[in-house]
Amino acid sequence: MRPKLTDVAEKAGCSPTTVSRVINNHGYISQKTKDKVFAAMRELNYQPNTLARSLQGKQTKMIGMIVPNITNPFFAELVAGVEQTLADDGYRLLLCDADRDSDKEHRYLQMLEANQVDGIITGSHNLGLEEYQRVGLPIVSFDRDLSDKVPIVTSDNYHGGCLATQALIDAGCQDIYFVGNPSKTGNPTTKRFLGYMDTMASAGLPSHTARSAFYESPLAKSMAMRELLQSDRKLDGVFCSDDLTAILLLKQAQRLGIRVPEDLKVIGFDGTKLVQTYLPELATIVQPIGDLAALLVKLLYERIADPDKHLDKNSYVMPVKLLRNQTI
Amino acid sequence: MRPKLTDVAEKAGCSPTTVSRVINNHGYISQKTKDKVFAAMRELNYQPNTLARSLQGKQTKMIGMIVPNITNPFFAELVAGVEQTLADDGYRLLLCDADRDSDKEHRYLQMLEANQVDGIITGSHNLGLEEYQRVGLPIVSFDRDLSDKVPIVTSDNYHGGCLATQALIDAGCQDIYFVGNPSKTGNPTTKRFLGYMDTMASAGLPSHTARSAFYESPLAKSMAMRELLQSDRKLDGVFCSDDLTAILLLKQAQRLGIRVPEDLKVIGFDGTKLVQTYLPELATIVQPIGDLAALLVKLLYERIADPDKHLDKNSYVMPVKLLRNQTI
DNA sequence: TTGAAAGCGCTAACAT
DNA sequence: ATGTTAGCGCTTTCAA
Repeated sequence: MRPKLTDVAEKAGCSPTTVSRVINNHGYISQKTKDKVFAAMRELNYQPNTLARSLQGKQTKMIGMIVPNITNPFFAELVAGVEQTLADDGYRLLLCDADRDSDKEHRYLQMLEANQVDGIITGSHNLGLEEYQRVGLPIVSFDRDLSDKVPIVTSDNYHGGCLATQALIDAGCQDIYFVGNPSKTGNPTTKRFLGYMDTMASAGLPSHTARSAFYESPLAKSMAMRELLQSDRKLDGVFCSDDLTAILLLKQAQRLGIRVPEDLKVIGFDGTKLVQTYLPELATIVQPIGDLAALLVKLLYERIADPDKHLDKNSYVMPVKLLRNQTI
Repeated sequence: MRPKLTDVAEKAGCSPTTVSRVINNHGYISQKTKDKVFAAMRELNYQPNTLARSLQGKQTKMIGMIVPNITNPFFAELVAGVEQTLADDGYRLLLCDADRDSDKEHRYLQMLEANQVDGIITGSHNLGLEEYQRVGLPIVSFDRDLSDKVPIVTSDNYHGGCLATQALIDAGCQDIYFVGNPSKTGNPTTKRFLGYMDTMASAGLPSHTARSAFYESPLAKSMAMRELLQSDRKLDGVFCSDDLTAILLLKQAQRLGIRVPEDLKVIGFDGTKLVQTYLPELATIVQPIGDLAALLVKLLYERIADPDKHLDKNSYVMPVKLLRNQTI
């Protein structure tokens, strides 16, 4: 049987209260008893039971994080960043892979509530605002506006879209396509798309979108891109809404014998360490994933410390960086 | 304030016990009271407090998973698989990214214990057996022998090594290198290496290893591989201990104008969905990640159900598959 | 500086 | 079929 507080008290020859005080470093205790208690704790290999502790209304030191898909390198790196920050502060991470499934996301939210997590970071957005409001927990959102009560952290997607497009224009492209799915309102891609549109307009260039079926499987995406490249439409530059899509495009171009960057210039978006390392030639817009993670956590801590504090600022937009590379 | 059991009881006009019984569907209760209780629960939007529940010695329905690095697509996919299986059974996943840091892994183990998780899946192996034994929790291990008390799940790394090597031989290679770090005993790479060695010996071919600095950064790896390719050593085939390493090798080969597969054939190991999708030309040995995840969870459930049950089998080796592709 | 007692929200005997 | 009571392991008044 695991030793408990009373066992330590008995061994140290004092009351449970005293042991509790020592553990929490709370109130006045003589150095002598402190030592005795620590000795007893060590001897019994005592570990406080977090459950019992949290039951008193204390924090559980657990944070729930909901992501659409941990298998996507971007979210893997975001989770890694969050996890690392949390671990440093003694928090644990409950990972929820919502898998683009709103039912699952809904169940997760319930679970997290039942589990009494101290707060939630959500990067998945299948659910409406109401669901999140109903949960009376501190929440911080990544990339999506939930309400003015919920801080939102995001990269500067609009500016990223501008940067990417301008980079293609500067490289001499005339017929530039946007590849992605800008239609679903409220998602970050839309902002990237707007940046593209505005930049094209400023340059006096016509904009083109290849949006078909981009929420579909990579295979479907590949097919769509192949068609795009094979069609008789003129195009010499493509801004992909994310790096993975860009990789598929590069692959299709290669198969069709289209030279990059001579015949076609390509730029992506996200700039994960993984892609930067294993596909270093891809030009992209780099999101500051580590900073995003750190900020998400920091804001959540603030919400936890004071859930009702007025937010002087509800939206945090982090700067992105253009990474010039060979595909451009 | 969140409603509690007694609130529901009051509203339903019955005792807390009855409510508890309804929730847990335990013992005999009339349909009438059941209905009343459910109505009250709904009305108050009642959510049982898992903490209080678990304090009675019930399960926490939380599983801890320790991985070396979630940023590695292999582990991302393994975690995704585990998470999915667990979620289906109402379990939550506490993710621990040990980051090749044995101190951190040690702290994690303590945390998981303090958090009273029902069990642990560990895929990270910085820690010795003792640490894991000390924790009195059901444990299942991925890829590493901890003790005969701990079930271990792994892919057939040895056979994978044989398959990969044989594939290179069949493709006509004579001078085949193994690239990876086989020295650290007990890690899966060693088995892959052994498969390579044995297969080479059987074919009467001499074996070569490029093992320098493979626990280092991708950049260091790249440098090492560049040197290997530039040296005057003859080589026409390389078996990389994992896909990511293979990608680096391919990149260096490309830069040096070495044609793959004409001048050099390459095969990797792991076969994540990510790499299969975004680098479909890479030949590799595919680990059945989904099956591995499912088995890990299944075995853990068994351990949880009966921690002391004799293990008629302690080691589970899952079959791997050769994926023939253009790099070979 | 320390201890006794009550209670966090729930469940599990033991009654009835 | 339902209620009473005690207690999970800890913290927190309140008292000494």
